[in-house]
Amino acid sequence: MSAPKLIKPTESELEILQILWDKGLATVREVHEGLSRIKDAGYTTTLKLMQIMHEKGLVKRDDSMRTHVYQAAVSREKTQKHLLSKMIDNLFGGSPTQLVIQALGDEKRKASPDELERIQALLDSLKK
Amino acid sequence: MSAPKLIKPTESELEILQILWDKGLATVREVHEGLSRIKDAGYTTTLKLMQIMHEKGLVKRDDSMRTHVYQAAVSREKTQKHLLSKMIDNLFGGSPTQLVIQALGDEKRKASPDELERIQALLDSLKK
DNA sequence: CCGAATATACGATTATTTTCGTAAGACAGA
DNA sequence: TCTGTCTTACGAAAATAATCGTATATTCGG
Repeated sequence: MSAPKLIKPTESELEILQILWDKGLATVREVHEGLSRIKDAGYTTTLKLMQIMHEKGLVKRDDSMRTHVYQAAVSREKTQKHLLSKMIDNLFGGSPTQLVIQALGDEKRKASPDELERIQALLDSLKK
Repeated sequence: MSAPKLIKPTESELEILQILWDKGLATVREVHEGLSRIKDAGYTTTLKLMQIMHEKGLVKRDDSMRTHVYQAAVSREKTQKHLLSKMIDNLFGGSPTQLVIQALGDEKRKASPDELERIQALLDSLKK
């Protein structure tokens, strides 16, 4: 089993990955249109980014047809864990607890009772 | 009251901020020595970074003496909240709960029973 | 007073990321 | 078939980040 190479996607790459995670499969044009809703860049810019991501192994593609079809090659969850881990190191002195406390204390986005229950359940399982 | 400009510190800048947050006041040399424990770069590199951070307003300094004394100009908590918020948007679809769940589920850094209690306490207060 | 050590300033280089212009091939409709 | 549109490929510029070499000033021990 080969070492899972942990690449840190750049900001722009993350934006693209988000769209791919949502859609599953997507063409450059579809991704570009998704991006258009949050930023303003040319089509070839998106294309180039996706080509680079392909070189890096962040995305896979089916190029058997003229219009290539892309999909994420890294999982959303693994990427979340990876970047979270980096943030914990960089910003929370290595303590995930501190991060959790900050996130839970966010006044602007209160968690719903339902979500709190999910967290409680997880907490319970950790406590035993 | 002027709007607090939210600058996003770079990776290297965050490493320096962490040290400043810990020490409160520190000289370039002290920061550099702190950095040496985690990375390998020249003294003038650290100096330059801190000068740039000063220009950006990320740090304040007392340059009344030959050896300048720096301190963070942005608070740890505000910076944490700011970057956390970005990450929640960028990577967790706007749901802090998802982030919390991922962070708590981190196998590699288990929270101590004591920490779990702190989280539980916070959770209790949120639930009511 | 002299020299070594240490400080900041500053420019330049390197690396990385983001952006876009242009070319060339494929395709579809008139 | 011709023509306009859409596609990928490619190169390179522009923007940002990180690194370091060198110059110059200050301080201190002797």
